[in-house]
Amino acid sequence: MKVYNTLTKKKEQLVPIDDKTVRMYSCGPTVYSYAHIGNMKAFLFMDFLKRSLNYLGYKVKNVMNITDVGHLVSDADEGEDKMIKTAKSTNKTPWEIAAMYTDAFLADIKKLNIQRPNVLCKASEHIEEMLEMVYKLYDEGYAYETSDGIYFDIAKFPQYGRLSNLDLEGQLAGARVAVNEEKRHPADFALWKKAPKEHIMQWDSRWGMGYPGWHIECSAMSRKYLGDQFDIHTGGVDHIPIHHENEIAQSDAFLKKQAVKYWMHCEFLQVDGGKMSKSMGTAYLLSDLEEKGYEPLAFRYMCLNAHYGKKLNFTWDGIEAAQKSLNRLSNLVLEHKESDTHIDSNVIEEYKQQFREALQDDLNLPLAMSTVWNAARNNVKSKSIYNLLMDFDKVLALDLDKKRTEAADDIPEEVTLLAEQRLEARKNKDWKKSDQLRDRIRQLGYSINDTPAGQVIKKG
RNA sequence: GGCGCCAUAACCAAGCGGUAAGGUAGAGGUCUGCAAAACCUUCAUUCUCCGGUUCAAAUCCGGAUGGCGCCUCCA
Repeated sequence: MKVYNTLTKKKEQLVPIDDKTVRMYSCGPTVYSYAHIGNMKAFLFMDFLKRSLNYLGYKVKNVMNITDVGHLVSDADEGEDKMIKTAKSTNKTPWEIAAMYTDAFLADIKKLNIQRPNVLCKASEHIEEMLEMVYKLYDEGYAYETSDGIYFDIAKFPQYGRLSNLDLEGQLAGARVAVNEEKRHPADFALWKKAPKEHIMQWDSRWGMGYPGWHIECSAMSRKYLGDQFDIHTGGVDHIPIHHENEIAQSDAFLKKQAVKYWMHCEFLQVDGGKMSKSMGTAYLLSDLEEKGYEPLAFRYMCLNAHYGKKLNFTWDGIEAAQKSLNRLSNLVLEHKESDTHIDSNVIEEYKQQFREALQDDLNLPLAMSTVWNAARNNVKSKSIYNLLMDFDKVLALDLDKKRTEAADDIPEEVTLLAEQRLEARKNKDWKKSDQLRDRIRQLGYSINDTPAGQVIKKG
């Protein structure tokens, strides 16, 4: 498989360090509010990558962090923080808030058929591992102390800026004035912060009570679970310039060698051609889609239709199209399931080959999807194609053999009653009455379709 | 100001030197009392514009125009 490596700006052949298992780390959610569908796109990317690697025959071990410390400052000296607001208004502790949003996150990824990473680790439970790195970096002169914390000295790490192609000099010229006058360079970043009394989450350290800087958790936990050196690190493009740059600096300085071989980043989800924003109300949640009658898997389908490295434009028309496509695809899959016309095995092999090649080329899922459709639309309806498509579904994870035109199961009695009356009217060929009843049912938010098997009532 | 990405049919979106994948919408058809759903067929001589390289360019180079993102602990 070839993957685009942000570090080298090239597509490279993926060669696992340990030739048996690909070890991969993905930046996870910060659990102080609900994750929106933009966040989900990144987690879907991780899942597509893992499943594709498995499909292509690689073994994979993956780790994801849950960031449950760092944002959890108790006083609002930096303006409005959603976390604090929530904590105050609900009278809960940061720990409780974190637990609540972690649960919500896990429920969401489950709905999206995102496989739970092999290791899901919380920052708050790995303070010791983080301190181990901070101490060593400090002792070896990579970090210095200021009145409010321990900072990494980027001057000691000449490769700083390689990932994001940062020109530190140029950057400096236009940079805003450093807030922290004690920092030697504006880009120096905190490894450890000394905690003010009112900071709720704090731990003991050499420098007294404090809490970890916002980058060290990934370095410490990836090292703990994947070893000093591992293969792939994924995340959103927004993390390239600061978070991942800093991670590289602290990890590589700590190890005296390169920790991560391939850096893979997924582009943002936009809404109506622009930035997704909470203030504009476009930071939709999975539950928003569900409320409008879309399956979470329709969103998964949508993401499958664009390359991970490119921005995807979310629109309501787009999700509608995705849901329809998914419904039709499932229908076709079931058609193949129920038929057993013979088909030349070469045809099957050809599809399989195309699918594999698409995955191998830097996870070109949109291209893979064209093969999926070509196979599904094949005029010959065959069990072999059904098996093939279900094989593809190991990667797609769209539950393709799910019947999506089934009647909804929570039909209100009122609607059921009207439907029965309509059935009666149709028997009597009283079309006028039957159409009126259909209209009323539609007004109640349900659609009714006549099929050879009888009438089917669906929500929406 | 610094860094970067992208411009392909009504919309979403592959292709990245060899003559435009796929999905949605639209159109036509089968089915139906009529619809809907489902299924089938069809749908870009052309890839923002202008130059250049080449036997050959959406694909490479130069320029123009337009859109977007990051530089704020947002994936």
